[in-house]
Amino acid sequence: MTVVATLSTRTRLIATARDYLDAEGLDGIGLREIARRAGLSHGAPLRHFPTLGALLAAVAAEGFRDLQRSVDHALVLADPTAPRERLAAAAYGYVRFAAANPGVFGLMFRSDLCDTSDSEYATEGSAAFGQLVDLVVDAQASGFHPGAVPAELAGVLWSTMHGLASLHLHDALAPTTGQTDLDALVRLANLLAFGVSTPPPEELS
Amino acid sequence: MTVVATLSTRTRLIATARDYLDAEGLDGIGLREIARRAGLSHGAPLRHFPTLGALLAAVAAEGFRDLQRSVDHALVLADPTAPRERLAAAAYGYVRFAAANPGVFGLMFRSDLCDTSDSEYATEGSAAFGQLVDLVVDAQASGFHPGAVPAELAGVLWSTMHGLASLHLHDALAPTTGQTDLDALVRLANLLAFGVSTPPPEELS
DNA sequence: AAAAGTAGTAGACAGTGTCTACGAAATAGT
DNA sequence: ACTATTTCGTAGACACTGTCTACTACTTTT
Repeated sequence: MTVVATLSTRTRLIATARDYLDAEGLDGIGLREIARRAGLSHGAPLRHFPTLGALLAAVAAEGFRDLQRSVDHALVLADPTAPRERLAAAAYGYVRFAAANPGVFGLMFRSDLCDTSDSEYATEGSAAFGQLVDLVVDAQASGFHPGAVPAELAGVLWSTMHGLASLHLHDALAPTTGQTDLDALVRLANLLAFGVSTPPPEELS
Repeated sequence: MTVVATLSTRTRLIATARDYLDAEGLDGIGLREIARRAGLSHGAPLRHFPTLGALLAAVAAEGFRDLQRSVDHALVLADPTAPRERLAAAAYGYVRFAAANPGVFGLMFRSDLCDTSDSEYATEGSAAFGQLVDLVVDAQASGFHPGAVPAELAGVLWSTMHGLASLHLHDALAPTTGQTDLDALVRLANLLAFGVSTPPPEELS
């Protein structure tokens, strides 16, 4: 076998698909287009994925991992002793990932494109949700709506972040002005939900 | 011309598309399929809409009108003197529309399917947002976050409802249990945002 | 060295959206 | 009333898609 540097075709296909999403969005994505960009014949991807949906599910699973990383990265900047501040920081991490990676983020929730029965896809999606549930449990232990069901509370918070990110990407927020200050909306959402007014972090990535 | 009852082909196409969405969801929707179900040849719809996206934008615009109606309907049951309760009622109206009409609701926010430059689509979408802004302004006048920008506040609340509805339709909420009590989540979201614990209304539709 | 399996190619098939030429039917103009 | 013209639906074509099936090299195993 080759010693180094030859990415397996399978991982190269995933990377190519991801590049396409970052460059063009998810509008014109397809099996033949990915194969073309990877320098392969149109049928080659089906040797590694049973269907287009399976390929995209693998890309989306990677997206869920990156999403968790983005949230983790936002958390290291937050006060570890203030659970509500940590939830607020996670919100920034979530929304910023969506804003920085609109293609993959859009793909991750398109069940008509991703094969949602893919086990890796399901695993990573649940892991991302579990990350949020853990934060919620910590916050509840310190007095934040201690009576609520953790998964329900996490679902509501996830929904707020997800709604902000989705509507922002669809330009559905502020239909009059056209320009949206996403950070300001997250800050307001955090104020509503947690009662804390945490300014947006300033790091890049 | 015929005296009555002959729906113009244009409106019949819209109705046919809507029927399809209600019956099959938006997965296999297409120009030829709609034409087939309307009993027309595959090219006929293009005599009335320049493109598939234009037809779907018309369907989505109708969906936005129905959404506003659903919110209005929820509002008549709410105490007209309690603006926060009214916001909570609007949340139920929004989410219940989405749950009852998953096809059209999904379509309304799919900019790759709808021609978002369609003027009717833009008008109805803004009108639905404006409906929420009005409620927010009333609530602010009675002391609910009076310092916030109304459109931003409305954006955050819209996002929460929208996120709940979207994630619910994608089965992304409660990935462990599989079954979600959507009303309970809306009630919890209202508690977080408005501090009111309004039980879900019980009427059908 | 022969056999078996892997991975890529190329062609076909049914399906899509959109374009074009064509025909029929209703309408408008004189 | 008889053209002329516009309206509306049909049918065929074109380029494209995802998936399936042979076929062909190249590896790996035995």
